[in-house]
Amino acid sequence: MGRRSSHTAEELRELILEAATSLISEGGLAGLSAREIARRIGYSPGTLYNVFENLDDLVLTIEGRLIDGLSAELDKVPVNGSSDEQALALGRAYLKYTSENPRLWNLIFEHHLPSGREVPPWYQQKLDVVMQRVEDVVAPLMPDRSPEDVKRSAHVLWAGVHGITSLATADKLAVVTSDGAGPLVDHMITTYLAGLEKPE
Amino acid sequence: MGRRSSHTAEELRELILEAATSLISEGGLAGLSAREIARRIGYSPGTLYNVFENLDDLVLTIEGRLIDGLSAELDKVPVNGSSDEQALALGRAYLKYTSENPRLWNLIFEHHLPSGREVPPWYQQKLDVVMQRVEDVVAPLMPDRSPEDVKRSAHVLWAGVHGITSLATADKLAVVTSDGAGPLVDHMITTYLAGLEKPE
DNA sequence: ACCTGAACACCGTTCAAGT
DNA sequence: ACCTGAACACCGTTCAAGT
Repeated sequence: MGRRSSHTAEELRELILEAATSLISEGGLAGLSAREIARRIGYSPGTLYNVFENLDDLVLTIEGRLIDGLSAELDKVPVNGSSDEQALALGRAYLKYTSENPRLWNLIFEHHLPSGREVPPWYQQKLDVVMQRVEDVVAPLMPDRSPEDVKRSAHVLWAGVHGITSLATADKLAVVTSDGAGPLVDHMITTYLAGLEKPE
Repeated sequence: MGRRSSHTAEELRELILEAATSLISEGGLAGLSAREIARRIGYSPGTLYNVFENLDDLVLTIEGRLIDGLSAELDKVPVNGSSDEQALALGRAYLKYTSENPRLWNLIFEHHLPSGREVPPWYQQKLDVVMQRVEDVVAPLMPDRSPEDVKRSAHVLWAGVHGITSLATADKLAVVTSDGAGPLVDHMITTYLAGLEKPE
């Protein structure tokens, strides 16, 4: 395929990201290899290093796109229903998005930066956008609570949904089957919110 | 160090597992290498393959021990308090155990069996033991609910605690700081259980 | 300017040969 | 019986040399 300068810099970048994404979809992070990417796009291994600093940099770019994709899905959730309904819809959207390609989504938990290296600011920003969306939906459910309490509830709901999807796709802690995750997510959100509203 | 037959088969096995565990503690799954294990214990790489089928087999053995360790910690939780207190204590014990060596615990989520290979029965059994412990604590809290409902609640609580600890140690979805996980776990368990008890 | 491909320092795993 | 170490088929990354 690819020959010298037969692609623009941006095309080449996309080609690399597409090939890498396919490899991860097929075999997880362990299935990713710079040499195999190069083989698939018809360039030499060295070329990847003109475009990305290294594999970590490439993977982080893919992870950023995954977060963007989730953001986009969460933004599609209608804002007209009750807040409880919106919270449920958010949880379901998370489950749907991450279940479509579990190996890809799992990348975010399989891949670790070399110790010392921090997540770059552009990545943290994407994360903040998603969390803000959750907080915005949760906030109206707890009008007389502090912003710290709202943040805490958003985090707990987020962690709960993540926990269920994570256990549904884990090999080694698979206490939940993947087709059972949907009802669990609904139940967890509903019950937690009921507990929040309950007077003590 | 090690020279031909200077260790019994069992000693050699422990030596290998110890070295592997150290490597994972230091650098996660990515820090593990058969050759480096061999170097550290003073044997040749080939020796590992007399003791373990391959690295997956070795890693699975370590994962089994991690589950055993968690089981032991959960068994230490006193059975005299109220069920709510026991559920809280279980969640805290999980958090404490997994936070002591997050890289090691993370192994369970980083490591994936080659597609097609299933978790061996002895491993599944260990998992069942842990889950049973959680169900036993949750059951008295919902006396008029079906066994399916109890199982569901045990799974949701388990997933919730896992989700919080997971997000607290993830690089890429770290919405929770690790010192904040404790209060979140308490809050999640308390609020979920309150929601369960709430009449609709 | 862009890309190659050899080079370097690594892997996991196997297996004939040694003791 | 147990262990070695060479061999094979791989890695990520760099960088002089080519067009």
